[in-house]
Amino acid sequence: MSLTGQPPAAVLVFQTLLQHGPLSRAEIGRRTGLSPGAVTKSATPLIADGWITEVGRPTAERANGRPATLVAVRAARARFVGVKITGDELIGVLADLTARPLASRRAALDSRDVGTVVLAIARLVQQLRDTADVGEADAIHGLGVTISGDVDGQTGHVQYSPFLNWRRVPLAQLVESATAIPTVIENDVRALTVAEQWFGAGAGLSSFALVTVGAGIGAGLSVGGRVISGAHGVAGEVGHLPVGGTERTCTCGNTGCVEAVASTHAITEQARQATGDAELTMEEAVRLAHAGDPAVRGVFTHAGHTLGLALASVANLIGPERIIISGEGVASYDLFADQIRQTFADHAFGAAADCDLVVRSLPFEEWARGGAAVAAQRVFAPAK
Amino acid sequence: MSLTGQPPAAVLVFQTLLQHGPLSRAEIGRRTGLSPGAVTKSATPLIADGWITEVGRPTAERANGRPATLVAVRAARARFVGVKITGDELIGVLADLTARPLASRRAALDSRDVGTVVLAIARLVQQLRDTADVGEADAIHGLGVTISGDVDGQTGHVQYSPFLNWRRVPLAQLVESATAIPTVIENDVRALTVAEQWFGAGAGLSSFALVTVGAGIGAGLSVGGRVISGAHGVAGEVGHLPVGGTERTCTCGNTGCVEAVASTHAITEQARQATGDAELTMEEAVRLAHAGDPAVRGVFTHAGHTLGLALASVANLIGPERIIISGEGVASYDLFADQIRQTFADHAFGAAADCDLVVRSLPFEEWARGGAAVAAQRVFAPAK
DNA sequence: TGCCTTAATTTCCAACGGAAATGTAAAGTC
DNA sequence: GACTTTACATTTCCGTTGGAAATTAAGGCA
Repeated sequence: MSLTGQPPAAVLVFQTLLQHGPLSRAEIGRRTGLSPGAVTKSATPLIADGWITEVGRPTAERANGRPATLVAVRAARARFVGVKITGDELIGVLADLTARPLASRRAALDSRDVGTVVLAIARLVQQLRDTADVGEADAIHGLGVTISGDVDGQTGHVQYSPFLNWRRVPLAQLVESATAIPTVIENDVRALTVAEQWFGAGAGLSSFALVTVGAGIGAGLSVGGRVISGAHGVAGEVGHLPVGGTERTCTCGNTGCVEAVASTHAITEQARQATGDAELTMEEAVRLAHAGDPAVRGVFTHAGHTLGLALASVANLIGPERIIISGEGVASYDLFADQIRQTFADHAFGAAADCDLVVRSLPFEEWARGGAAVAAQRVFAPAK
Repeated sequence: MSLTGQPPAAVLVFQTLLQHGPLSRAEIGRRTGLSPGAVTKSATPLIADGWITEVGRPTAERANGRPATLVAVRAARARFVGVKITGDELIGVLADLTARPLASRRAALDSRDVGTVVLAIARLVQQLRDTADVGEADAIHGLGVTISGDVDGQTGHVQYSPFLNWRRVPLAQLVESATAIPTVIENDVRALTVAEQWFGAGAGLSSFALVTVGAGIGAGLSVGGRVISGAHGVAGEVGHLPVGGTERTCTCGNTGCVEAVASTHAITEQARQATGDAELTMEEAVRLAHAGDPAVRGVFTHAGHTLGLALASVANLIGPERIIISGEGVASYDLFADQIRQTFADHAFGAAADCDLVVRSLPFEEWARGGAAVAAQRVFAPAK
């Protein structure tokens, strides 16, 4: 029912196809270092089990020799559900083996009680399951639930969730009981990072950071093909890097946190102070800034500067190949893009400045997709 | 001549013994997950080749059963030379397989010309070789040269060394020609981190950071048993984290760098400003601070605060199990220890504050030892 | 049609490591 | 003191894995 039990070479072949799309067997051998014979031997049972399939010939005609046959992952072979829990709603997606969304659905949460949330998850999963109940892949192979906070994926416990005020909740087990689907849980940012690592802007990179800017500011760090978890479950806390000066106080009690300057909430609040309008919304602030209001523009510039410092910190410490910037805040990205890049270029040390900065708008459905990716990982990346 | 060619299980057995001292075969099996039979089979040729040896019985008497036989790495099996290049001298050590120093020696550098330095290295190596030329291990198995700056260990090139003003120097090849010893080069901080990872305060940890405070401020990061190199060769640049406010300008041109506040040079300069004594030395500043001079104490406190912010940044991003603080600055560590810990505790987010802070005075000989460790790695950690 | 080239498969085989039986060396027991 | 128990260590046997190399396949080209 999964790749577990397949020899390492077969897993390698499958992962290579996942990350690098259709390839010929010969090309797989070159990329993985496996001998041609080993590739054929690994691929045969994978094809027999429907995990991969032949998909024709390469388009680019080459001069001579026997033409290659491309093989690719058969995405329909397995389906997964990913669910992201926020403070007031659930976002769920039904996705295939490559975490491509097939359907998505939201559900409001009227209570943050554990039992209620678990039931709501079970209902949402059932609805998604009904949405597309055709074809061979009848069953859902796995469910990945993601949530912000301190999550221990090994034991399946949510150690602490600030938004829901949960502590030591054995969520994986509870959801698995309620849905009868093998369930994994993971921190939401790490799950999103896993999705990008396998199927997104991080595929094939030796290291990258995924920074999310929104109500909170966080990051997932992928180094050498693994997403860093932190020895104590905490890592990638970009939002609490102390680079922001002493003017504003963060929810964590400190001054200087990036989050205290550049989160959507912080920007709104500063725009209110700048304009004197205590009712100003984020949207209005964006409009004012676009219209050229110098005070509001200054707020965005300052936020951009602080984010630039945070990204430079990441680059100086980790030296990632790429930093992906995403989040709700990206909607108004044009307002601080220049400042981010300028400050980043100034403060990234030496060759760390060669780090590639890309922007990707990742809506909440993408976050739920992260859950599906984590669940799918159980199939193709056994026992790490 | 090395462990290359040995099966993976043998390498694993050897590495386990390197990191965790004498163990019984049964215990090795438990720790590595190998079957008892595999451990015996791996250990036999290692013993025959003199890499490991039986060292008697465990002291703690257990109730019953056949007593275990401990095996341990035979450190004398191979010898390495490590050399650290600074702006004005070479520090060299002769070390055994566990990077334990057998002899050490320094040599002044009167020129920073590449050819001159290479010759000086060759002379230093020859002197160390003569120092202890007895016993079976006649030859030096490897040489590790370390230097601060951008070093590409793969190609053996020093891409850029600020202190020596070198660019794209194929140092490994030059030194290897001059000494006829297999040579590897590595960034000095990363080499020190490798030494700590295998033989020091980082042995067996899932992740740790080694922060060095001195003329410069840097760090090596070890995650999952690998020292992070950065996609562009830059990583661990703690010294240029922008957490230090806007008062002082760094050599890199920016304000806010940790190095601009907390390097020995920066502390001396600030102490001079504080006292009005333009000739004040670091030693005098330390003395004044110990005597209670409030202005000078303030300088140390501020430096400690800035270092604390830097360590908190490392903890928030990586979440290491431990942070090792070292460097010349550690001599006066008592002056800012409290402030470092206080600021770290304040700004480390959530469980990141559980990170263990330890102080280790690592003199320059230890840095040279790092070179030996990197060279030794070639023997016991093949082809990563 | 034969030849060349590259892809893919097949065959053969060495080695790696697990399972389990066997051997070994102590303590405990009556 | 013989016997049992216990845990360490070794040996034997065997399934699996993946590489080497020979073989087959499928096209272009002269």
